[in-house]
Amino acid sequence: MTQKDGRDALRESGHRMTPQRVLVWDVLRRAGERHMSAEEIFHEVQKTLPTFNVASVYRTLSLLSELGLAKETRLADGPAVWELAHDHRHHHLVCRACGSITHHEEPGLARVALHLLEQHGFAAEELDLVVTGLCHQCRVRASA
Amino acid sequence: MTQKDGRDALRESGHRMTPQRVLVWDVLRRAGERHMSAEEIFHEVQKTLPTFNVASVYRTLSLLSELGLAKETRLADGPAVWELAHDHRHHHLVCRACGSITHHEEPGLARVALHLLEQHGFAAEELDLVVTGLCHQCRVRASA
DNA sequence: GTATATGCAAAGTCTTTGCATCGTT
DNA sequence: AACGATGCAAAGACTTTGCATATAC
Repeated sequence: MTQKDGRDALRESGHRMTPQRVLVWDVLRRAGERHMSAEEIFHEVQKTLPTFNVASVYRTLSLLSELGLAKETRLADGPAVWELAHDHRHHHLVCRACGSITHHEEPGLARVALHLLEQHGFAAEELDLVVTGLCHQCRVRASA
Repeated sequence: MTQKDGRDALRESGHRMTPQRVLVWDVLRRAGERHMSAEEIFHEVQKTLPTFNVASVYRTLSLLSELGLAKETRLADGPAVWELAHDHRHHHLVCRACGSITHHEEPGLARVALHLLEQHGFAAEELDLVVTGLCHQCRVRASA
């Protein structure tokens, strides 16, 4: 997903290309795999655009979400975190020691979806798996 | 998990047995598979104990959670929902049409946990899978 | 020029906390 | 009697909304 794609999607859906929207998009793109809360995005964009407002972060994120360009994830407590939409299914590994959030692809989830449809008539549209535990680094650190 | 178990766990952990705690426990027990928000629990208990307060719901739920007797789940937007702890792993199927929340046992998740540990060194302690989609009834209704 | 987006501030939702009082042990 | 739990109200964290102004088209 490139920056151009984001602009195109905005234009094609009849929405205006404001500096605010472009900046939020850029921040998320630079974040890569990192997940950002609305407030983190706000602070980052504000460096460039001092009058920028939190309300605009939320409005922009909702819009990107509706367009399928960004995705919100609620991990345990605290604010929701955001990332640009990926093509591939992935789930989140949250380390309870260092707080790191990593992605992990899991082809097995597709099988779960199929099973739910065939055996239980439930048409899964979204599967969110959040795994909490100890990441490799923290396990090594703990046993040292 | 019986009501007696709940009382025992409270006593053994050195906590007091108040009517409030017993009532919250009873409400959750009667709820069975149904998931209740703090406010729903509050209203239910208040029928019996008019001076009952929301703060006590949250305090009681935190306590039950610490004792491993109840479990909180955050499903999309809105308040967290609670249920008594189960022995078996299960995930949640949320129907976006009727809002129903059902449980589903999934032995496959244990395999995912093993895979994460062996291949990625991540020691999974909790796996929360939330599946959003259309339940059987709503699919039938939609296609009718 | 016009409709949409922004900034600001206020309100809304859900949850937690401080403190005096009450009740279990 | 002592300490923990409750009720109440106030505050806290996160997010949404109303409205006047600004701006992309």
